Amino acid sequence: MLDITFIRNHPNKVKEGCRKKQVKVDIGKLLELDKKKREYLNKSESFRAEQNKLSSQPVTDTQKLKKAKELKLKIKDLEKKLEPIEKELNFILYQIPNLPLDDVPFGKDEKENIVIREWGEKTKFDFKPKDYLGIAQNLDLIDVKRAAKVSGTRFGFLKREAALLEFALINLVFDTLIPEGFIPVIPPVMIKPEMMRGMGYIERGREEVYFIEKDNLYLVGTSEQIIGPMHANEVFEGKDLPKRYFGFSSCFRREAGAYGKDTKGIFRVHQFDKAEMFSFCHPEESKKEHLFFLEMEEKLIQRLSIPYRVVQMCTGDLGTPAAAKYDIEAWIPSEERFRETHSTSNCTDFQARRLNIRYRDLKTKKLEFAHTINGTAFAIGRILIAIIENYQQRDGSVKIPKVLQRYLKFKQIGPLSPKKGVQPPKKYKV
RNA sequence: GGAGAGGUGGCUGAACGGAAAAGCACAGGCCUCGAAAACCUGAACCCUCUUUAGGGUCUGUGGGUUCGAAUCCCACCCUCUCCGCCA
Repeated sequence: MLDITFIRNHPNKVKEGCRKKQVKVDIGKLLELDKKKREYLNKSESFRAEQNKLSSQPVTDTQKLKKAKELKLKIKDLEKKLEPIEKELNFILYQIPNLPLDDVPFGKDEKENIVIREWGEKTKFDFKPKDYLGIAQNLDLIDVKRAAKVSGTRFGFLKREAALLEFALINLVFDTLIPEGFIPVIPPVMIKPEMMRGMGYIERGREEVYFIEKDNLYLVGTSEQIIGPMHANEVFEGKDLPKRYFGFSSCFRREAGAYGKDTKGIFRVHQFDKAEMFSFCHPEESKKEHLFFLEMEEKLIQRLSIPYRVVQMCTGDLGTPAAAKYDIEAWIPSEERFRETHSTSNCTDFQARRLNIRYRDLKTKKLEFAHTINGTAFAIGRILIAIIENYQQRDGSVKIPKVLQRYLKFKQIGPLSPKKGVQPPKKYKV
């Protein structure tokens, strides 16, 4: 949510921001309502002042009593008129996305995102690399057929070494982020509507989230959505910022707008596990913290030695709560292109304002809204894809990235004998 | 699911139909060579374009009763304790 005073004072900046984000909001209407609201508010407040004065002592005089009763009705009448105005005003206010930071490049959609750097050399093979799904199915690591049987499309079973790899990856996250002051958290995955709304994912993302009607709870699409609200209505001491967490949880997405997109395999599924970084920080530090998050993401993927590129999102591809956003895209050899594995956003005070998350400033001693930053550590499905693709061997086996070997009892998945066909590993057979 | 207790500022906590005590922490002032202590003032949100100044709102949320509600009534949310069920 934006500050109404800011909108009042800088309507053109807000309009410009909405335009850049390709979001249509009637700011003129909002300001009109705001003006009307203040008019009514002033009237009702002066009546109320009168009433307070009158009622500051017991009223026995019949004349005064009559007057007081009149005031009561007048106030009630004005408040009745105020109600729909405020309702509409709030509705519009909640539709306004966070404004992009000044240094975010302008662009309509993902086509205008900017590649800011590439890391590593694209993996070379002396054979034609296969796609991850074929390899994984041969090794019995991913089972989408049975998942379809029991749950429908866009689900998958991770099995055997793939299941073990998930925990190895999480261990790598622990070892990388805990020294940086991140507090590990395993959060609930169900969340109250007002909290979900506070994070800015309802207005323009309602179709994307699962809702459990019977219990009035949403399923989180990422643990960001629940770590933010964890500190709702709280005040941080200035010295405690930045407060860094990383959450590990299952994530649930309806993928309602993605018909026909990435339908194969586990690249885009309704449920996956993810380790997510989250930080509450000082407004002046948020740009720095955002870059720090990007640095952590790069560190994590570099440790896996997977080639990637960093993409800066243009204004049109930011999403509602973000003011700036970077993605990391890993090299996927079989597709000969980069695909998104990580994303980090600076949401400035947009979420904090909605959720009333403040801090006491060390210098001014005033209460101010904190800034929130989020970023992927590892999204399991996608990073598994990147590992399998980049570490595949001619014989259909998959090597384990060196950094993960210390968490596992194997260095390779497979190998397969080309004559005998696929040999699923026996060691972990259930 | 059943029974009981409770939700008040940054924190602790009183008032239980008539201006939201008090303490702690914090800030400014005063004092001082400087500080501490004591004392005074302030402290959330909104409005009056800004200041001065004034007004309004805020006792979990939303309604109701009343001239007046933290206080009484209704609904809902949440927390704690006990019982039941349970991985």
